[in-house]
This record gives sequence, C-alpha cells and structure tokens, in this order.
Amino acid sequence: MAAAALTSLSTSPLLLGAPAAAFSPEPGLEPWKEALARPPGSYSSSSASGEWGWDLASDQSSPSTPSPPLPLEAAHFLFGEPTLRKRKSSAQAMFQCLWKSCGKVLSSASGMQRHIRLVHLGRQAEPEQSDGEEDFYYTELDAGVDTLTDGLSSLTPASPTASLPPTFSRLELPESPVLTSMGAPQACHSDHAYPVGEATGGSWGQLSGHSGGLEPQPTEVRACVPALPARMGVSLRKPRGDAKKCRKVYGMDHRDLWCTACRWKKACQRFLD
DNA sequence: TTTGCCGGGGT
DNA sequence: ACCCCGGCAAA
Repeated sequence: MAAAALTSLSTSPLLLGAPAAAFSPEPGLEPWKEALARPPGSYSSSSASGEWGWDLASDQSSPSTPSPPLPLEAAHFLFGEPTLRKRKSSAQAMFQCLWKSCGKVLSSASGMQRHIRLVHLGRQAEPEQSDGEEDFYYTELDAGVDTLTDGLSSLTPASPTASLPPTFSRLELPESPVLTSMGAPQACHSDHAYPVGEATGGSWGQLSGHSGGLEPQPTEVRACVPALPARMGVSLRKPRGDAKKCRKVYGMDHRDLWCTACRWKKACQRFLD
C-alpha cells in the first residue's frame, strides 16, 4: 500500500502532503471504499484476518507491515474540509463560553469572566477577589468568529482540524474543581454521586435499577457539575460517542472488518470517542 | 427508523 | 477466555 501510495504520489504533483488522495480518482468518493476494493496483494501477505495491523495499543510487533494504514477517516478530513485551513485575516482573539448550551462569544477575557460570573455563577460583578473559577468555563479561540460553527446547538465534537490543543468541547463541561486546589466555593453539592467511570472507557452502566445493596457509600468522586444545571431531568447517561463506528464505517456487510468489540456488540475499540 | 453497546447469556 | 444477542436508549 505504501508503495502504491508512493508511486502514485510521484505522478500526482499537486495535493501536497495528502497521500491519501492517491487512492481516490475522484475526490467525491469515499476513499475507504476504494481501499477496500483494492486487492490486498501488494503488501506482505494475508493480514486479512479481521484486524489489520493497527488494532490499537498492543501493536508492538508488526515487522513487515509498513506504516499502519491510518484509519480512513484521516483521509476524510485531509481533503474533506478543504475550506477550513485558510487563514483568517482578522485573527483576533475571541473568547467563548463553554457553559452548557451557552456558547457566548466575547472579545475580551475580562468580559467573558464577567459574563460567567454574572450569568452562570450567579455572583456579582466583582472582578476583585475572584477565585478565578470563571477561567474554567471559557476558552480562547484564535481564529475569527465565523470559523466556529456558530455557537449554539452545534454539538460539534472534535473538530477535524485538531488545531485547538487540549481544550474541551462544550457538553463535557470542565470539571472545575479538579484543578483548583483552592477549591471552588460550593460548586460541588451533587446529592447523587454517580459512579464515575474507571480508567479507560468509563463504562457508565445504564444506572440499571438499584439491584443489589452494594455501593457502600456514595463514593464521593470529583466529578462535580457546576451546581447550576441541577435542574431538568437529563438522564445522567454517558453521551453517545460521536465517532463513526465500525458498523457505520464498514457497513453491515463487511462485518468481518469490524473490530472485535463491534462484532460482539461491545463498545468500539477502533474508533474511540 | 438506525446505531451503539450494556447486560447477560452460551460454549 | 471467546463468542453471541436481546433489548434499550440515543440519534
């Protein structure tokens, strides 16, 4: 595959740095289908036993396989979003409120802090003697305003252009008091301490009824929600991951290409959230 | 309706 | 362990 990519790369002068473009003669097509239709005769031998070289994590010994094929969605936004990479001339710093379903954008950090203090934290506009909690509820945008998909309703997740470093996407509000050793005031009185997931997947369980008597104590964990949205009965269920999973990507046919977890109807391991 | 996947089986 | 599926909830 790498060889094919290289050869065809040499013949396609344009589209710099997008080797995946070699796979699709016309950019409208899904590149993965192309890749699927391609006879796997080019590299090594038969890795067609379900998992390709790149399962995840435990991939320390793949001697003959060249570089991992790089999950095809990488190719998606290599040329799927050609528009986004253009520089905004008005690269003015903006600040966006991360509070759930707010998304207000202001042009100054102090203004944003005041907005958060007043609107969300319910405090008075006293910039002095602020514990800095507001800082966790907004983020800074570096591009122009219209780059972001316009505040509200767009629960757009990991924007394909991974430009913003580890900033949070709203909907998963920053768990504020985790970082503040000085402790936010009373932002943390959740009466029902729900179980927080363990290390990796954080399988939440579906809060299936109070079956047994276990749960000795409300294991007070730090997953505290900002105390405001204590209302409205949003079921505290792990939100669906928004990544396309094996089933969607490969289709019901080609089930043999799914990762094992997907085949067993477990949480997908290949396309994590 | 489809999709993701938890919980609960079976081998 | 591995494999499968009922059924639920989110989309």
